[in-house]
Amino acid sequence: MEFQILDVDYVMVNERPVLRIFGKDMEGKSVCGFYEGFLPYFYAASDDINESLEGLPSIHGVEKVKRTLPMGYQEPRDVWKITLKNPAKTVEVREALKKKGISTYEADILFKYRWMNDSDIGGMRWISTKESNGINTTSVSAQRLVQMKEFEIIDTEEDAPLRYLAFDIETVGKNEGSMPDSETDPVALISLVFSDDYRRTKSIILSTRPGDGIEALSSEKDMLIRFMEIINEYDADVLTGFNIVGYDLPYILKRMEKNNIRPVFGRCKTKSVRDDVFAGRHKITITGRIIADSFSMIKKGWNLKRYGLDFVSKALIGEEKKDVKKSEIGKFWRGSQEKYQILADYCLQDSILALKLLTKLDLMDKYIALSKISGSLLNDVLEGGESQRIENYYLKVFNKEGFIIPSKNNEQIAERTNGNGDDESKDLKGGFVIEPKKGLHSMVLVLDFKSMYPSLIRTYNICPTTLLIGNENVEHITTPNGSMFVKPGVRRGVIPSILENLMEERSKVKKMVRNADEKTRKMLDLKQFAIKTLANAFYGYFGYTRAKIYNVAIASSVTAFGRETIHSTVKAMEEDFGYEVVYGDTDSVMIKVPTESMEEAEKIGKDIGKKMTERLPGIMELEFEKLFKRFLPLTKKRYMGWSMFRDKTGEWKDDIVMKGIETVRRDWCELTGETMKEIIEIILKKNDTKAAVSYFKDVVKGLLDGDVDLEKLVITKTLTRRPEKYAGVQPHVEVVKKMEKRNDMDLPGVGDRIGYVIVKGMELLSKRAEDPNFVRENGLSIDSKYYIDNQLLPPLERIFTAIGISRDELLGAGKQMGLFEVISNSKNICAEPVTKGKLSDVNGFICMSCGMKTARPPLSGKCSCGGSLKFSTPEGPVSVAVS
DNA sequence: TATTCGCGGGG
DNA sequence: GTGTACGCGAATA
Repeated sequence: MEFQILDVDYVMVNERPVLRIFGKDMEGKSVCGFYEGFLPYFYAASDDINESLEGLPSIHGVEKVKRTLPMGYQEPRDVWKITLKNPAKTVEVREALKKKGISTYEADILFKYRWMNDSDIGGMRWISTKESNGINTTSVSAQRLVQMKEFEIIDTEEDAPLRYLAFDIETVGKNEGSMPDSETDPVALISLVFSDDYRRTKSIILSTRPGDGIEALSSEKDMLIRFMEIINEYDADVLTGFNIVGYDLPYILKRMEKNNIRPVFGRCKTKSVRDDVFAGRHKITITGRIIADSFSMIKKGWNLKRYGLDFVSKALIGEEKKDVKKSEIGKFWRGSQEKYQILADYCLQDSILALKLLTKLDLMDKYIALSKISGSLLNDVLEGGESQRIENYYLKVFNKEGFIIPSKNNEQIAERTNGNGDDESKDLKGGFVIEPKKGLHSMVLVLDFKSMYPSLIRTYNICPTTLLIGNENVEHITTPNGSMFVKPGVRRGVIPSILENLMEERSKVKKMVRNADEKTRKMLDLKQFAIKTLANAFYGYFGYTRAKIYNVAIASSVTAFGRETIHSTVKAMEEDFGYEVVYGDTDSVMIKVPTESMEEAEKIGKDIGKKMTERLPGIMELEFEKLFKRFLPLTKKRYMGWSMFRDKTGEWKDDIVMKGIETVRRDWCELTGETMKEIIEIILKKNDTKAAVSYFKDVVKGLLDGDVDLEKLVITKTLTRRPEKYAGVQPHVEVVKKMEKRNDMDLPGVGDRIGYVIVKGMELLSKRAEDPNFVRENGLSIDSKYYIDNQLLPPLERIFTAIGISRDELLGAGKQMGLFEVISNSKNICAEPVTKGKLSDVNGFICMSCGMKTARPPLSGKCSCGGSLKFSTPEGPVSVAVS
């Protein structure tokens, strides 16, 4: 039989560990495989061990073996391999040895991962094993049980069909206006939605209050028991919902505890579902099932203004959500039958939306691909934690090559994190950022280094196992920051060889993408993305303070080589190739090319990439990435560009690219983002400074005249506590206070989002916040000055400054000079007879070398790039004479 | 210019 | 479970 691995754990049977592999077969049946005979082990470095182990529990055997320690280039040495009977005793043995000053290795590898790594098994991979009869257990709920004596890994990219269950709860607080407390307030409603029909139904609503389409239970306790029963009977593979890890599951588990119910709804009938709270975060463990929270996946994958279910559904899958005000759930729960039905419907809707988000956006695919590539179980990949993924991955490779890795040292980590001791992490310098050349540039090529950091690691053989610690007399290279690594001839680093394999695998996959059908292409694309993600994470790992192998020498060697590489590239671009570098960051350079043709620019880009690559060391490769038809840097790390690139069919496509410039921020009103987007578009695509300024002025005029749609001026914030409980003065809180004083209908409560606008007046800003409805009904005027100064100007001034427009010009402060006056007032410039157009057609100045347009010429009479200026008219540039 | 504070999602 | 470890903008020193 064959099945795909969803989860792994172990149980002790007759004082011996039995591994349990939970999975699914191709027909969609749940499977549990049992594997016996594998024992936990770890290593210790010490002259003698037997004496130290005396009196310690669970020791099965001790063996002297040869292994290589990974920190610094060194020869294999004798270490003790200590095998235990019970994985759970490892901590006790490890700590006892540590107390005696004995270092341990790999004494913190989870038993399931120890087995998986030794057996070459990873999450979401397939296993093939012989069918077996007579499994003697009632402790596992799965459709097929199998005793795995021998097994093998099947190499396939296929996925078994998974069964999803989405759920959502409604809870009601005893005291109005505060969040329900799981200590005291019961669960009111639970909705469950199934991807596959469950007893010929798509969904179920549970409650203690009867209603249409509601399965009524006599108590909260019965309802919670029924909830478990449904999950177990339906046998869900994936549990989903919106913020279930942060809210619903912890709440349900607490209520089960209060009702004396053991929470057993995993695929193990004896292990309870656990909720461990760490650093204010919940970690839920449900044996054999996957927890996939739509909320956290969307938060990680999308940059949105807000992440509430209503907003997210609307933005990502176009589903409008009928909303019940959070603060009024109590009213609906206790209200008329009609009101109650609305609440039940609302509860159901939330489950439906959470499931739809998962399926319509294919949220699982990325994580499944990452699980397959990294070897970590799907649940662990979903939870995040890149370093865990990396450690798990390299452990396997290190072990195969005879290396063992140290156990995590919490004391050292604590020292690193709170910066005591010699905090080396401060010495870790990042990539080099080139000071951007001011102004709007045309025809800018972006060249970047293909996987720069992984390539540097490979090129210079950078690895903990090749780092020279003493002054050893072996062939080595010295990095720009003074570290030394042995040459590959002496020893090939493990990390470089891992990266070589990953990068080769990736280019193989990328080649396959080209002639694959739609479905395979999608899968392969996810695979190559997962490989890239994994490969790119290695560099950061060594500079991460909590890493088991934390080494600043390694991390800074990589960035030092990176800076050296970019420096030499810039120099080559300017001195040898003769192009102007306008910007660059870490692994990219942007250069200006003297052509208007995209084809020609592309040709130049590819050519430079090739020529530069030839003179770069090792496998370093500079490649043409894309063309910015227009490029406007604001500052380091902040720029925008109108990008041109070819799609898969070779057609030119365009796109506006923004780095470090936000148009969505939760404290900005809609008008801000909208105006920014429009102005950026005008500047980049039309290259028309005047039009951008006039667009801005129109928006300002609209504000002054009160012509802007009120909706676009609304700023929203959540009321997190009762208004009187706020210490400072905050606009949204002041609005609620006013509404309470006025006795408005639909008073907002704690947890509701408050939308407000700022109106004219003499008081403090926060006091001038008002409810938009009130503003509309009473014809109040909005404070246009506030919107101009606080909403529009801060982001837009930066953009206008970059194209040479000052704040005064934008706001039309003082007397606006006409172009004619500018010209006649300027000492350096006089106009030649205009032949092509009338002077009144002149709409600014244009630089003949960089193409930048300005409303007024700088006093020097030259563009900031040094190029000469001409009048810009609809007919084209007209000469300006400089006297 | 650096450091602490508060909040998001959920009812 | 042989564990784990938010992130960012605003307010404040």
